[in-house]
Amino acid sequence: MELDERKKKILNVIIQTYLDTGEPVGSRTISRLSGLNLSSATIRNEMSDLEEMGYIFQPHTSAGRIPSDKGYRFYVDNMLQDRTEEVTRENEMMVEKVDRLEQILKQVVRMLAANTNYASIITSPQGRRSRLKFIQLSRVDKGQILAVMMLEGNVVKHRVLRIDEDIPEEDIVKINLLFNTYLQGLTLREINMELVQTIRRQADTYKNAIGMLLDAIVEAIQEEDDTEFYTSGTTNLLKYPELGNREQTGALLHALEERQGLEQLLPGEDGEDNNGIQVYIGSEAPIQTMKDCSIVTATYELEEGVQGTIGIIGPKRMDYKKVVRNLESVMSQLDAIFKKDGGEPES
Amino acid sequence: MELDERKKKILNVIIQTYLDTGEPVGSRTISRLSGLNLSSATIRNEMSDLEEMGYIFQPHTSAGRIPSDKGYRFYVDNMLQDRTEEVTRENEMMVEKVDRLEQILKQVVRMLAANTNYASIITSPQGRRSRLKFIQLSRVDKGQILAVMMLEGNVVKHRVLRIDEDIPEEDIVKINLLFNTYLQGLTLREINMELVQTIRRQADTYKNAIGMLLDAIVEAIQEEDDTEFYTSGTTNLLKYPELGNREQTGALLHALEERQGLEQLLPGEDGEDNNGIQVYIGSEAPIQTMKDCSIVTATYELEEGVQGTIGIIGPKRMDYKKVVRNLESVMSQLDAIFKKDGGEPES
DNA sequence: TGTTAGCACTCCAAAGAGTTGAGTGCTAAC
DNA sequence: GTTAGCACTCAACTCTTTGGAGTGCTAACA
Repeated sequence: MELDERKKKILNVIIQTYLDTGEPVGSRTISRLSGLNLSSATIRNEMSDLEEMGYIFQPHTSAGRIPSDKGYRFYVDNMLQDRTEEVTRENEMMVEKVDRLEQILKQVVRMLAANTNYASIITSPQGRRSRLKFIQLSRVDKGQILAVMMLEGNVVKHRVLRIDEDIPEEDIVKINLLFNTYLQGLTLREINMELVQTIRRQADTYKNAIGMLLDAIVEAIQEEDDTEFYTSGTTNLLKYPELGNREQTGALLHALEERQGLEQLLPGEDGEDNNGIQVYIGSEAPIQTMKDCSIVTATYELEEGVQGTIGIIGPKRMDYKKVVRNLESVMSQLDAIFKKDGGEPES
Repeated sequence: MELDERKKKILNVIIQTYLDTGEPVGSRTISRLSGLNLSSATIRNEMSDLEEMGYIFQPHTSAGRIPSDKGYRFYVDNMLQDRTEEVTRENEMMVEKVDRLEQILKQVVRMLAANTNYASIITSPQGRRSRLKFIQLSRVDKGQILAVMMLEGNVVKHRVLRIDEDIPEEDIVKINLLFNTYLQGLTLREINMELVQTIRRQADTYKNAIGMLLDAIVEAIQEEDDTEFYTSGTTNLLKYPELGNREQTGALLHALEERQGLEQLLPGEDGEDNNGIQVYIGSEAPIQTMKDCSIVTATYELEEGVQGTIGIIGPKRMDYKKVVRNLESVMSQLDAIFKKDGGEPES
C-alpha cells in the first residue's frame, strides 16, 4: 500500500497529538484537529490502513491509536530531513566558560536534563591514540616519587609512586631525561616491552625503580582510554508512567546510575548520520532495559579524532524536535569553547 | 508511666517484626512471637500503654501498631549500646587495594549499596587546612605552562595556564624556585595578598604571568575544600513504597542525584557519638526531603584531621544492625588501607 | 490485682456489579 | 470516495458488599 500525502498528514497528527497528551488518539480528535475536513469515519478508514501498514496500533480494541516504533521512526526521519527549516532558537543556553573539562561536562549534562526534562548523559572524550607530550618526575619524600604525564590534548595524569630505595634529586632528573628521550611523542601502543627493556638497559642503576615507574606511566596512559559517564536528571524518567511500573523504571534508573551497558551507546564504526545525531526508538535501542525508551545521541568533537557522546533518554513520546535542538545548541557551544577559545581539557 | 521489662520486650518485638514485614503489627502476632505466653488481650493493654507513651501508633483505627520515630530511637539507642556483643561478621567485604582515592570511594559506596540494599553515599575527605608541599612548573608549549601542586596528604592538583608572553625554560625554573621558597608549607589562608605582593616585587620580569600563576595556585588549593559526593544504589529506595508515591520518591532521588542539601549530612562541631556513628530517624533528618527516611552516617579518617563521611539512607524500618555492621566494616577497611599501608590519596 | 475470654465495633482491602464514555468496524446510502 | 448510523467492545469509574484483621471494653477468673 502507498503512504500518500493524506495518510502522512494523518499519521503526523496522530503522533503529534500523542506526544502532547500521552493518550491514545481517536478518530474524532483527528477529524477535528487535522484541518482536512474529513469525518471521523473517513479517518477511521485511513487509520485502519495505517495500522495495517504498521505505523500505529491499538493498545486494546476500542481504544484510540498509538504510534508504533515504525511510526516514530517515520516521524523522526521526516523531522531530521527538514530540520534546517527550524531556525528559531528561543532556548539559547549558556555554558559558562570554565577551564576544567570535567566541570564543563557536568554542567552540560545538568543543563540538558533541566532543559528537556529527560535523562541526560555525557561521556568524557575518548582519545584512543593519546601521545605522550612529556613526563615530569619529582621527588616528594624519601622513597616517594610524583610522576606527572602530559598527553596530547593537554590531558594531564599523575601518579604517586612508592619505591623501596631513596633516589636523590639529581638522579631523578637523569631518569626523567632518559624517559623523555625515549617516550616523547609515543602512543600507548608504541610503548611495548621491547622499548621498556631498552630503557632499562640504558640505566645503570635503579633498574627496579625504573621498571615501576614505567609500569605506572603505561597504566596512566591506559586509563585515559576509560570512558567516564556523567548523568543527570535520570529521575525525570519517573514522571512517565508508560515506562513501566516502579520496578521496571527502577531497573532502568539503576542501569543508568551504575553505568551498566552504557558503552553500547557509543557510536560504532558505521559513522555518519544527520550531523552525528542518531535516534534510537524503542526496540532499536542497543540496551535491553531501555526498550521502552527513545534515545537520541550526538557526538561532540574536542579536537581532531578526540570525541565524546551526548545522549538524551526519554519516553518514546519525547519531544524529538526540542531534544535535537538542544543537542545541537550544546554541540555548537562545546565547539566554541574547545576550538576557538582553546580550553584546557584535563582528565 | 514506667517502661518496664515486659513493655521493652513487647516494643522490641513490635519493631523487629515491623522491620521484617513492613506491615502494622497486631496483638495476636505478638502474643505468638514474643515468647512471653501472654494472650493477645494482655498484649493489647500493654500496647495501649506504649501508644500512650508515644513509642508506637496506629495508622488508623483497627490496624496494628507501627513504631513511631521515638520507638525507632529507643530501638537504635538500645542496639548501639550492646552492639559490642555482635561479633559475628558473616559478611566480610573486601576493598581491593587500588591506589586512587577516587576509585576507592566509588568502590566503597557501591559495595555498601549492594550489601545493604539501601542508598549509599560517601564524601571525599575534607582537608580544610591543606598545606602546600611543593609546586612544579613546566613549559608545555609557547605560552602554556603546566602547574602541578602537591598538598599535604599527597593530594595533587594541576592547572594548565595560558599566558601572553612566552617564558623560556630557564626562567620558568627560576620562577618555580621563587614560588617554592615563599609558599612551601603554607595553607591557603596564609597565602594572602601581602605575600603575593612580596613575591611579585621579588620578580624582576614576568610580573603579569606570575600574578596569573599565583591566582591559579590559590584557586587550586581552594578547590580542595570542595566536598565531592559519590552515591550508589539510590534506586534501591524505589523498593520501599512507604517512602511515598512515585513523585515523592522521585524528589528524594533527585535530591540525591543532584547533591542537593547533602552537605547537611556532614558532621557539625558537636562531635562524638558512638564511634562516630550517628543515626537520624525520620524527622530528625537534617534534610527535609528525607523526613520519611532514616539516615545512618559514619566518619572515616584518612589521616589526622582529614576526614570524610559515609552515609546510608533507607526507610525508617531499615535493618539498623546490618547497616551499622557494614559501616564499621568499611571504616576498618579504609583505616587499613590508609593508615597501615599508606595508600596514595589524590584528588 | 493481673490476666483472659468474649463480644461489638471499626476500617481497610479486595471483589463484584453496574454505568459511562470513548472508540472501533461495518454497512448502506449519498 | 465520503459519510451517517448502528452495534459492539472495553477501560475506567463508582457503588456496594464482604471478609478479615485488629481494637477497646467488660466481665469473669486465679
